[in-house]
Amino acid sequence: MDTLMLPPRAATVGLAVDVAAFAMHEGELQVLLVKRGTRPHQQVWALPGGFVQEGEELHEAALRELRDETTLTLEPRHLEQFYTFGAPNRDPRGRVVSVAHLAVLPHGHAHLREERSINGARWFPAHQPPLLAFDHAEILERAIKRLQTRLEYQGLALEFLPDTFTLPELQEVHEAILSRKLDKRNFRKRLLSQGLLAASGERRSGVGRPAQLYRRARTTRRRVSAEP
Amino acid sequence: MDTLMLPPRAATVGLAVDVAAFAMHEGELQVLLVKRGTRPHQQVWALPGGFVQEGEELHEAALRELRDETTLTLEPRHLEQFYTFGAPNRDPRGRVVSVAHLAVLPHGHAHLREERSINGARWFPAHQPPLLAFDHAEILERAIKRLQTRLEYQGLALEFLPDTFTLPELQEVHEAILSRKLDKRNFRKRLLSQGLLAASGERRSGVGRPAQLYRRARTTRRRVSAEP
DNA sequence: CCAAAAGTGTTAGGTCTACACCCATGG
DNA sequence: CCATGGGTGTAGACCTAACACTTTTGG
Repeated sequence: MDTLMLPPRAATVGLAVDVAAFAMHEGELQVLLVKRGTRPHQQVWALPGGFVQEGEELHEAALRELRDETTLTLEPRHLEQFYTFGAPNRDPRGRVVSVAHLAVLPHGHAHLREERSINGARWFPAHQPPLLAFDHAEILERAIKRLQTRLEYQGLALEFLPDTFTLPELQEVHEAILSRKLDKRNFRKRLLSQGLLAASGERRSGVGRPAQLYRRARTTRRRVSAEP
Repeated sequence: MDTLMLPPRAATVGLAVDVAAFAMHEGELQVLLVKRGTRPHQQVWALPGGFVQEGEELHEAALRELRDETTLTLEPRHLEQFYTFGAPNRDPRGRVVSVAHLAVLPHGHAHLREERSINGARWFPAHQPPLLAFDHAEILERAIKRLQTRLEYQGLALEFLPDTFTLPELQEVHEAILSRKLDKRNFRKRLLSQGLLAASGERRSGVGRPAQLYRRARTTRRRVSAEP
């Protein structure tokens, strides 16, 4: 495969993927970051990512980087490419083009094998990230925008929650992603009328009145996704 | 810039852009294709595209390929990246990743310096393309889907038309892109209430009753775009 | 005066928003 | 019994879809 002959003026580029991986924690949208161990931007926080390997699909590379760099114990529930960043000087080492991906991890953040793992992977509030390496602040910003527009379609919000969950929990996910409060009654009406949820009969014990538990409905997808 | 040191297993890739450039012609959505002059897929129709050059932005590369391969005389009115195709075997020459772009060209197709120009650029019905090289059929399909979802936002449909146009013409653009008929009265109500159009007083002569001419309203963008 | 295309309103149904009180449980 | 959080309905505004006839021009 290194027989690829490029035309004379074509750029020699590195092909990378970066992953903005989101999860909910304590009512807040969080994003997974790693502390860079090598130059450039050594010791600066960055989105997990790296170079695509030979024969590897882009989404496979995204999955691999997510697993390797973060010692995640769970597979992402959703993974999609959302934009490609290719400004000539975005990486001081040379031309590196990054296909940015958006991932959703379910159920809080008990996913790192150890808190503040050895490779320095940690969750941060997605809306107030620390200083980020390269153009990762811009990538994160666009990932959040995409997440917001994707919320409506399909049941993407469900991917943030465990198999069973309560409506207040689901509403919390929406609110954290959109950064605004929603009306409880309208939210319930809308969600229940979509037919994506099935009551699972049981109730969860807590501080106040127990909430009805729901799970994904079997096959009844009422709304159709807009784009792959 | 060729000092870029890649890690051991990183793939050597060619970075390309491909452009699905659309225009209206005789009430039909058309796409610009070029006949490939070199192997692989020699003599097969393909989207205009090619390798990104050193120091070149992705969208600049898309513009350059569009101009060079098609001898276009007009600048596109809209150009956006919409998806990156990177399957390992999509190009038999080796690993080539293509950042696909969507372009809109205004006003019919009097744009090629000559019909069936020397480099074999020609317009085809976008919904019934000929056999296409590489994975360009898939790229085109997704470009059309994106075009459809983008129609609502902003005044993308306006970009297909000259400076002044009639409402029936604008409706024809919408219908051609969506592949379905729209209700005339509802269409007018909706478009006029958006405040994107300004009547330009004049009238165009034709077969039946002359139509009111419109142009883009100055600053009054009511709806906001979803994504850059 | 005829053919061709432009233009014009109303109604019904559905969707969205705002808004305040009662209920079930644990301590 | 009280604190905590879960659960419920309605009215007005707005948007959407369906639907048929009249107007203006050129030939």
